Order: sequence, then C-alpha cells, then structure tokens
Amino acid sequence: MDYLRIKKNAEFSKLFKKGKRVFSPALSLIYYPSRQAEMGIALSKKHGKAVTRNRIKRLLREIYRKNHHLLGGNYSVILMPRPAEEYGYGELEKSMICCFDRVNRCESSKKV
RNA sequence: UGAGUCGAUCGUACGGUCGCGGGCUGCCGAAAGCAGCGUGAGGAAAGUCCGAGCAUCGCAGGGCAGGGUGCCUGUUAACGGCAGGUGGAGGCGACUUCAAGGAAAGUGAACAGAAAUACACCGCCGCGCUCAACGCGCGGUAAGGGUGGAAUGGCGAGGUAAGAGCUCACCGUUGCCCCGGCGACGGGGCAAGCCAAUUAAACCCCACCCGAUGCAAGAUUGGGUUUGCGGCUCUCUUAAAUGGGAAGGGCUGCCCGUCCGCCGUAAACCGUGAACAUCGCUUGAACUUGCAGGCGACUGCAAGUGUAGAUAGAUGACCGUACACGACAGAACUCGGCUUACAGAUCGAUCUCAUAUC
RNA sequence: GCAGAGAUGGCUGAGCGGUUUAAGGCGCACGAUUGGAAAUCGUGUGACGGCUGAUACCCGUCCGGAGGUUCAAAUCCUCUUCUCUGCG
Repeated sequence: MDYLRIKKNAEFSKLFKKGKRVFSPALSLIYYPSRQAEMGIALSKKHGKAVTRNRIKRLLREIYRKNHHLLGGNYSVILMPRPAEEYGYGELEKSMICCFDRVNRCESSKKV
C-alpha cells in the first residue's frame, strides 16, 4: 500500500478542526497537507444499514486507490459521501476527481 | 387435470486482469518486504426474546423481597425450545391453532340497573281496606319487560293463585364408584337437583426453577510499603489535642446478623516494554456420510473433513459468457432455540378434496 | 458489540385498566380593558374520514405501527419501527 489509513479518533478530530473542505455533488472532502498520503472515511447510520455502509467503504477505497495519484502533493484526506438512496461507482468516481481537481487549483493559486 | 396441506433443500454460476484480511512455505540472522500455494460472511450473520458454555465478582447463616414458567409424558448441557400425546377452537378434508394450573383461601371490578351473588323498578298473583274501579298497604313470585359484557344452568312437559329443579326426560355442571391409560385424560354407571356467574397477559394462591455482571467479561499487568493533605453527619468526654459511640462503609436488592474506620489525592522507595501490545479468539454439546435403537425429538458407534477470526473493522472495480436478470441482508467470544425480513427456484409425501377416464 | 430508557394534539407534558370530547401549560382565534399596543382577564380551539347547500349539528377512527388478553386497553402481554442514554 502506498497510502495510510486514518484510524485514531484524535487524528479525525484534528482534521475536522484544521482541515479545509471541498464539495462536489455526491461527496464532501476534508484535506490537510501531510508527509504521507493518508485517507479516512466518515460514515453514519444515515447512510444506510451495515451492508450499504460496507459497500460505500469498498467503493471509496477502490476509487481512492485508483485516483489518489491525481492529487498534486501528499495530503491527509477524509471522505464523506452525502446520504442518498443509492451509491454508484461512476458517480462517486466523478465526484472524487472533481474534488481532487479543486484541491489542486486551490493550492496552486495559493502558492502563486 | 385443477385446488390445497405438510415437510425439506438451494438462494446467481463460471473464466480473465487489478485490489483486500488471515494462514502456511520459500528468500532472510531477525523485522520489514517480495514471491508462491491455499483460504475467506448467512439462512437468517438481524432482533437481542429465551437457554447454556466461558470469565470476573460474591458466597458464616437466616428471613423477606424480586424475576420466570404453568395440560401430560419424553428429549436435552440447558430452555420459555423441540417431539409425541390429551383437551378446547377452526376447516368437507389432509391439517392448522391455543400463556391450556387454581375463581369451593381471600381482595378488587367503572357506568347503567331495583338488584352484580343479590335487597322486587315495571309486571304477574293472593290477601286486607273499598259497593266497585282507581289507589294504598302486606305478602308471594326471577316466567316476561327494562339495564348491562354478564341477572339465579338450557330447553320441553307436568305443576301452581301466579311462579319457581317444585317434579320429570334430555343436555350441561359437580361428586362418588368401576374399567382403560405411566399420565394429561377417555369410556361406563350411580347420585346430588345447581348451592358455587365472569375476570388471575387484576392483586393473589399453589407447584417448580433462578446469585450478579457480560469478551467494552477478564488474564499477562498498574500493585506493594511509608508519609502528608483533604473529604465523610451527629453526639458525648476534654481547655484543646484526643478518645468513645452512633451514623457510615463492606458482605448482590432489603432486613436481621456480622466485620471494619473508609474513600480520594500527592510525594518517596520497590517494581515497570503500558498500548494501534499479546492472550481470551476459534476443535466445537463441531460438520458430513453410513449403520444401529426409537413413532419422533434425539441417542450410540464407525469412517471422513479441517471449515473466517477482523479491530476505523477484510469480499470490491472492470471485461466476457449463461439464465430465472439476482430478494432480504454483512461474522465481532462461542453454541442450542425462538421471532422477524426475504426476488425466486427445486424436490418429496405411503397426504387431502373436486372433476374426468379406466 | 453489550446493557438500558422512551414515543400522547402545532410545541411541552400529566394520565398507567373504567364514566365525557385524554388534565394542565405554551401557542392560536375572538371578546373585555386602552387614544393605540404590551401585560392582564374571560371564552373558544386536536387531526382525519363520512353526512350536508354549508366551516354548523351529528356519526366513526386515532395515544409510533400490527396482533392478542379482557365486558372494557393510551394503560397489561407479544412482535415491529424510530429516537435517546450508559459502558473503552
């Protein structure tokens, strides 16, 4: 694995406090610069029953695995999908690429 | 052929590329890493409604609470489960279904109604007052009206002033006896004439059972000694310190009884890998097949199998093929049940009814 | 994961077998008071369906949902949905 999972409650609260937020139709994203690429997923019971929540996690992990090289640098990232009736792979992938794009634009404009 | 009843099983499959958890083997001194092999969610994994294992705590003793179960006999580690029976209810039937002990131990039960286990409102009948009627008074009466969920067992006949188990037949109820059955109970006979309505998922009584807490249990393993400070309610003694007593605390919830100052915090010393750690954590009342016993639940014997073990929590993405176009749904200590959710598919019956033919 | 508590009108909240329309408060409507308002006082006021010319009158259903026990259930029992709390 070339990225780490965020696991501790303290890390999550730190990111929720300090991180910047970016939105897209199906996904919210919190990010913060770090040494290594890190990823966590935040879900609640509002997203569905256990089967649905597991499926969301699998989809998001898969999409992140395939696409996280699109990010310009190393960031800690928390993924928060919006509660919906159904969760499709294509839709979530589009949303994530869109989010990554915005993160890159924000950060590069800052540097300039 | 149609309609139905009961029981059982399966619940997407196969191949390719990338990716994930655990295991084993190899490379390696070890770790990390890499490679290979093999493995990886359910019939309900769910709800957490019962019962157990397991673990910790508690257990001198006694009493009272509290909770559960409730026809019989079995089955089991155990059960409130299951099996086979009994009885009630439903269905033409196969069959289904029922928390199914006790109301003759006691208490309670709104409103309406005269009255709720009994007390006569209307009515009916008799007697007295009265010429008679109306009316009034006394008495009898539970057949009829009215009230109510429920009104002196039902119905018919006899009987009577009118009526009434007052008498009789049948049915119901209760008691006794005989026969059958381990038993629940069933069958038959005799008697009582009904005293004693209903309600116990109302209190209650009877019989039997139950220690508390749940793997976030718990173990490795956070302890031992000394000192200081603070807290804990009152009273007595003393000038005060202090000492004694109750109170308080422990002993599962309470009481008796019994034991004792207790709790928190800081420092020093001993000890210390202290957290994303390891164990508990998967071989178990295991599963499959066969044989034997039993109507059956189930039990015994033999052979075979190795069957998830995560900890922000492992099964996904893309492509191809097939069809019924995929429902409900994700292990978290482990089992036995129950309940609830569920697209569909298949099989069995020595099962039932209807119709047709032989 | 384990353990426990709850759901009553627009909001809050009592009632825990029995009379009727489910107490009370907030809110809302109308009236009194005032030059006008606030405060105060008084009266009324749940939802849905049916009936109706009608917003009146009357009838029925509803205490998260579905069954059961009982003469009678918001209340007792079972199942179910949702919400909340505690335990590292």
